[in-house]
Amino acid sequence: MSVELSKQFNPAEAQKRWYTHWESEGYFHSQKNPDRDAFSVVIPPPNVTGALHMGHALNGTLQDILVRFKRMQGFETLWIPGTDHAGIATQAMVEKRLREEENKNRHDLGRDALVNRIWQWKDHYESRILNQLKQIGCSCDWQRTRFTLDDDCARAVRETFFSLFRDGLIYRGKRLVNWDPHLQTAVADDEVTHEKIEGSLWTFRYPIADSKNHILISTTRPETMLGDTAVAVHPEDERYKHLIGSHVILPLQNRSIPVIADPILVKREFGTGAVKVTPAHDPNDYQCGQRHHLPMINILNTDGSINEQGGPYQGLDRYEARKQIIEDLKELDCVEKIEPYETEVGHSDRSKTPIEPYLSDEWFVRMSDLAQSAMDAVTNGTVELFPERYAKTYLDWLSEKRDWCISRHLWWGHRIPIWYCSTCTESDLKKIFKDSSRVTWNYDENKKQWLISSLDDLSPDALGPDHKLDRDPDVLDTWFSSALWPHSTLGWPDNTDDLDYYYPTNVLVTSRDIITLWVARMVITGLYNCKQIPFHQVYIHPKILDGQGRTMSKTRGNGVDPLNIIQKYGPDALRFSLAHLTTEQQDVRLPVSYECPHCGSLLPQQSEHQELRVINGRKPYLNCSKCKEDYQPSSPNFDPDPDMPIGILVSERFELGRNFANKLWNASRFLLMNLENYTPEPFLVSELPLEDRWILSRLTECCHQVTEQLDQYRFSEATRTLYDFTWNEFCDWYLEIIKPRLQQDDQSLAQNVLAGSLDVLLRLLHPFIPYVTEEIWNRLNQVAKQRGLESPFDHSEAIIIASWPQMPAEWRDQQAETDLFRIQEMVTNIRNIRARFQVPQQTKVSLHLRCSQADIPHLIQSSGHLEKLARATLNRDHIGPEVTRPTATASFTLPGMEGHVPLSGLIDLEAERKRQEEQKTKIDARIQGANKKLSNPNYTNKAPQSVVQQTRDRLADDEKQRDIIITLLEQLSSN
RNA sequence: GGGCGCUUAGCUCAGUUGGCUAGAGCACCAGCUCGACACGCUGGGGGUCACAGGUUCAAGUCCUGUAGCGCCCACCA
Repeated sequence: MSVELSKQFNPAEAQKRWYTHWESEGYFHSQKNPDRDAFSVVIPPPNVTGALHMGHALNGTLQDILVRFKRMQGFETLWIPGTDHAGIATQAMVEKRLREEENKNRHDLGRDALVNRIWQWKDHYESRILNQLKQIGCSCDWQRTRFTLDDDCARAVRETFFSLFRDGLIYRGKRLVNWDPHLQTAVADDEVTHEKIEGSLWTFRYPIADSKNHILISTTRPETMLGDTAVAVHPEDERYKHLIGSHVILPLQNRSIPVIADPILVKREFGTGAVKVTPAHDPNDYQCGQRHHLPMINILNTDGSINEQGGPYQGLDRYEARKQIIEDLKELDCVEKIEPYETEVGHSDRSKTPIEPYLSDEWFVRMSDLAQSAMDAVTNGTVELFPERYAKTYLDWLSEKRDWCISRHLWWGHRIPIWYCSTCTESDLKKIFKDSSRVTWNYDENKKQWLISSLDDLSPDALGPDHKLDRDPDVLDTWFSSALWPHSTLGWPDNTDDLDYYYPTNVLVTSRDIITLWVARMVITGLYNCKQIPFHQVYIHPKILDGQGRTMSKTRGNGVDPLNIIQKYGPDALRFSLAHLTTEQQDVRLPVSYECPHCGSLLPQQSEHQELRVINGRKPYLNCSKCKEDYQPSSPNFDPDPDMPIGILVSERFELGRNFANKLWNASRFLLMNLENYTPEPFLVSELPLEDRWILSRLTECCHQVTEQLDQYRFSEATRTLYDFTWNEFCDWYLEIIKPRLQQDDQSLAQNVLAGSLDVLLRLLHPFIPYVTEEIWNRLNQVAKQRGLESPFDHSEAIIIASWPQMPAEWRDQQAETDLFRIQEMVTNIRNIRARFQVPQQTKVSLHLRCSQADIPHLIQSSGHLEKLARATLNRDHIGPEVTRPTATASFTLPGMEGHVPLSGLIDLEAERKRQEEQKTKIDARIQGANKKLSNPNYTNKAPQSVVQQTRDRLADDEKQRDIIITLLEQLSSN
């Protein structure tokens, strides 16, 4: 029986067939199995802000490679999928869409309606994201799919908040936060990016009270002067010493403010050496204000406009107010000078608007002890980072132990489980909640109110008709729920079997930009809630950059949909190519082109293409420069019209993977064509012919290497090992060598070795290219269900559940490798000669081989290989120490061997002579170098013996070759 | 300002503890319809490993400095 395969591998068919098969057979599902060790991974839940891009594809691919590898190794393997509600980001996307499409803001809709909208958005993108993961081939346990805002996560969030609050680790405080006036929420420090802005440095005159003099102050933020409550100078500054303690009149506001001395805030050499102090609107001034107990005047509304403290400027936007204030100060002759000045202004990462330092009520997690515990986990090696250098990022950040601002003024997220009451007493609370362990409270002296946290929602009348109970309107930082992900997905706070069996998870695979935001916080909450780290190892993979070297992101619009790549090259090509690019040091730059759907011509993607947006409801088009037809570009910024042809994004980087999958497909096709009459039979590796012992030796080495490389997260090296073995050794040499044996009557042994080695190779490749390997596996099962190296056995129905190969170390065969290497050298040399003198493909040549007596037998044995691979006939009479060079030959030399190929009529002797001269020059240079080394006693004494010996051996080889060439040259010049 | 990383063939990148006669894919040149594969086969050209010093018998690999690029962190009016 034989199996027919198409000439080219069809990825789409295999994908459709096998993914559903794997899923319906339940291979992805995992549950506690006491007989096996667990291997568990939780996915970094992608934000539901939009579709996945290539960065996610890489993340998913690497996890799936590990998961499939471990599953094959016999672990009870669990990969939990899910998505993140991504508070600010998602709400911002929906609000933006609302504004663009309906010209409404969130207040027009109201809280419930907006949240409903976001749920719809979430449903849409969640299913799209999960589908993308499936297309990539991710073998997640879909029965356990989770969402950071689902009921189980909500319970974990509530429980965590409650105990942190009870333990005094959560508090409310007034803090200067990064206010995003556009989104009207505080954003974390980590969500602020600093951008250089060409601004100005204004120098103003502030009149000194009861004097005709003034003091000069410089600022980059003129409008904040409305909130100035002091002017600071350096205590040692002779220019201003006399003014300390006196007052100046704040222009426009006509407010008297003190001149204070502050050596921390003031740098004498900067500007005029005098600084206006605005404690409510600048982090440094805030610190200064605290030191000097200055009043803090907030001059801004939440939307960034000036409030009632701004007097006549009330209602103006902050930048409008700036202009007006400068004009008015000019009127008052208070402007000394204006200089161009470049400053760094914090921008909200989400909305891209400049943030305002803003005094606001926020909730914080006290980090000191928590951060320390997470630092210890890494310093003592309980949690390992790969590559190691990222431990520094992690530790540096945690060591600052800055309290974590966890409140967000948003509607989309986990609502803060805090209720306020200003009217009740503690005895009221005690009476009502008795000794319930599900409610806890403390008193806020500043605000004169009780802060009550509860595990269960409290109704407004929970304290009876006499007391008003208000719930905090805000929600928690997204990272608060993400931080619980490894244990909340396994059932915490319940003490579940899953938690017991799968926690801590084995490895977290993520990208470096969330080491602090996410990884560190998972360690913190894992240790706090479960008393155990969340994962043993963290693998940090590179980032995918666009053609311009910028990271792919949803807001930038430069994300490439992996489904484009899959459509063009197939999922295996996507995976193999991505893994191939995943080295330890480098980010991955990925230039892409739009492929015209009409004629296939390519348009390289530029920044301008990434910026294409829907304008007035019209979706952008591109016009093909070749066929002049229109098409819509594939873009993360909009969904294409259904009836419009789409130009998908393609990249030649994925041809590597596609070609490789196809190569494997065709090698298998060849092999399957030659398995007619296959009958399984045992054999001994040590008794196999040279080429078999050689390929099994190489395969053994390959297997050991790939296993080790995967254990070390060296994805690129693993793919290179497999690529080189499959293509350069298995296909280029082994398959070519054994072709004649497959034509003979006693083909059975060759068939068995072939089936057994393909079997191993497929299993090694499966984690990387699951579809093509599963497809071939299935066909191989049809003709050779029983197969194996040395002893055949029945193989599993599907490769996904096959066992990871283990090859005995004794199958490494150094002699076979040396012998075969010698044949490869001879073949290459003969081919080179054939190419140089353009010997026609069909023309056979003969080979005269001068070599030692000892080499004769195995060279005779290998003459068939020379015949097959180089079309060179090695006659018994033309081999041995006595062989002389016939006339009109091209020749090659190897250490201890010279080969001559008679080419009368074809050869250009002058070219041959020149060639040999070049060879000699090269070898002479090497000999000279080696002699120089060896005559240096420092070298022979200090270098390791093995290195010195290697030099000596090579020198000896080179000298032998040189002697041969010299003789050759003499002969060449004489005939 | 601090930290991390990068600079190797035309392009995109490998190169693990110093032993290298510096590799791969793509592109390039020449030749191949030889029944697995043109998403292929065979052969070939192409690099003073950013620059300048240093350590060493030996440096792409280690150290110092310079230049450029990228990312992260940071309070400079």
